[in-house]
Amino acid sequence: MLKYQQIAIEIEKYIEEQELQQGDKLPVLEHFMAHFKVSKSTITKSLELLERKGVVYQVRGSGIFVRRHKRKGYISLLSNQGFKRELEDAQISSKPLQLEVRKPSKEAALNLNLHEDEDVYYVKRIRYINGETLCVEESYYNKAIVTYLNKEIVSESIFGYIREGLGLKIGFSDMYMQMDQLDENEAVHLGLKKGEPKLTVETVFHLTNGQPFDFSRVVYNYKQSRFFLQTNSDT
Amino acid sequence: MLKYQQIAIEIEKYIEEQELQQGDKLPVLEHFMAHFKVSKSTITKSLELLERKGVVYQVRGSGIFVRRHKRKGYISLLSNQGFKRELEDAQISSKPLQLEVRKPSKEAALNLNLHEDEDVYYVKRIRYINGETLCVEESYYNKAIVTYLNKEIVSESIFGYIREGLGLKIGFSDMYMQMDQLDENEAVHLGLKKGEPKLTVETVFHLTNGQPFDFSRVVYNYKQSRFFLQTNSDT
DNA sequence: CAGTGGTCTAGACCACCTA
DNA sequence: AGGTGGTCTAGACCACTGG
Repeated sequence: MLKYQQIAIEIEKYIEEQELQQGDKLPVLEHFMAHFKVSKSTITKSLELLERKGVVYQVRGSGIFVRRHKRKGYISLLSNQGFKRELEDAQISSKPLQLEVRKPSKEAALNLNLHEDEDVYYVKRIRYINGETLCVEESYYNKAIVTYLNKEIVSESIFGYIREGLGLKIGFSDMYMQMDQLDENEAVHLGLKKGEPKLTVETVFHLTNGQPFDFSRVVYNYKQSRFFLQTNSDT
Repeated sequence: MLKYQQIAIEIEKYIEEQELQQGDKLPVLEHFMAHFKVSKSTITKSLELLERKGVVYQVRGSGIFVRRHKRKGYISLLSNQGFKRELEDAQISSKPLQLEVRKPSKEAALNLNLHEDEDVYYVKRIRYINGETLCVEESYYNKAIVTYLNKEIVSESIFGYIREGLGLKIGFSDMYMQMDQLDENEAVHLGLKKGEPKLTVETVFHLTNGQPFDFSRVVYNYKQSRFFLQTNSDT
């Protein structure tokens, strides 16, 4: 574990334990330098991390302050590491509908930089949040990278398995969102009616080395879908 | 203009001029250090900026590579600076429906940290993209901060005016999204039918010093709403 | 004008990738 | 093994905030 990561974790823990609120002032840089016995840049880096994560904001000439968003029960759109990490409070579970090795669709091949004769794992599952249908997910995994999947893995956290089981490092992802009306088939899966709203999110996930390994299309149940997103001006 | 910002701009310009594609390799750090005559950390900072912006990705032991997303015509969800900056290709215009000073609703007061007897500007407008209705927007601006607005400003870019006209610095924002079905009134504004899908996005915008100055609720036309979002694993 | 965060440097050393 | 990005340091100097 790197110093600046460790320090970021400890500062965040401190904020939680002290139950600090939006706008509360944290100790000054000098204090953290002395307390953790590191140089200024290291502390700066830790705080940058927390700033991007939406935990603090820094005001030059004034201080470092706690940032909090007020609403609970929203799913964070950042975090390209699957849901499991985000929603400690909520129960997320999955019911696999299909799991097979096949050739990719044209679209999947394009998004994964594959030829149409290479293998992918195709996974279709329904995901539940607190017992309600959250979404229907179809994913294509490049089999050359994600070499093995089974029903058990697919019922749990696929991304967890990819990280821990396969030792792969997940890097960045591109998400595309649009809305439309549910068709018959989707409506049945989600327990809704044809014509009701849906949100479709397509995502291409890449490893840290830039290789795309997963293309997924997720159709969300509009009744359970509340998302939040914290942004920075990011000079 | 800071060095690392300037350098980031130049590197990005270089990528565009050379029409580099996803996966193309950029020169090594050493090269940039020599070329711009700055220290390693400065270049690193520039590249971090570009990485967060989704322009490049860096692979330790390997190099710096161009990152591109493949689809056009999507609205970026990051950028809390209004649309104007994002969509160079698209024509965005606004038709004001209401503009007045009033007392905030309970909800607006809560989100802006105001008492219910303090003044806000209330703005309601329809926004168009390439001649089609994009969304209906209702905003509450803290009048103590955004001291003046008129019909002309509200027809153009409010955020542009806040930055340049008022000299305020926009910091971070919290967005909350959810879906539902259009009611009668919204449907009329958007030229759609009651019961069709809608996406509602509520956002609280803050200055760099942490003060909230704008609370807005935007209802999007599902036919024009395509969003994208690039994320990083963000160590 | 004192306090506080931000930028920038030069250099040492480390971790990872490719071959 | 050689190349490449990442971390960390110590210190100088700058820019903004607020009494």
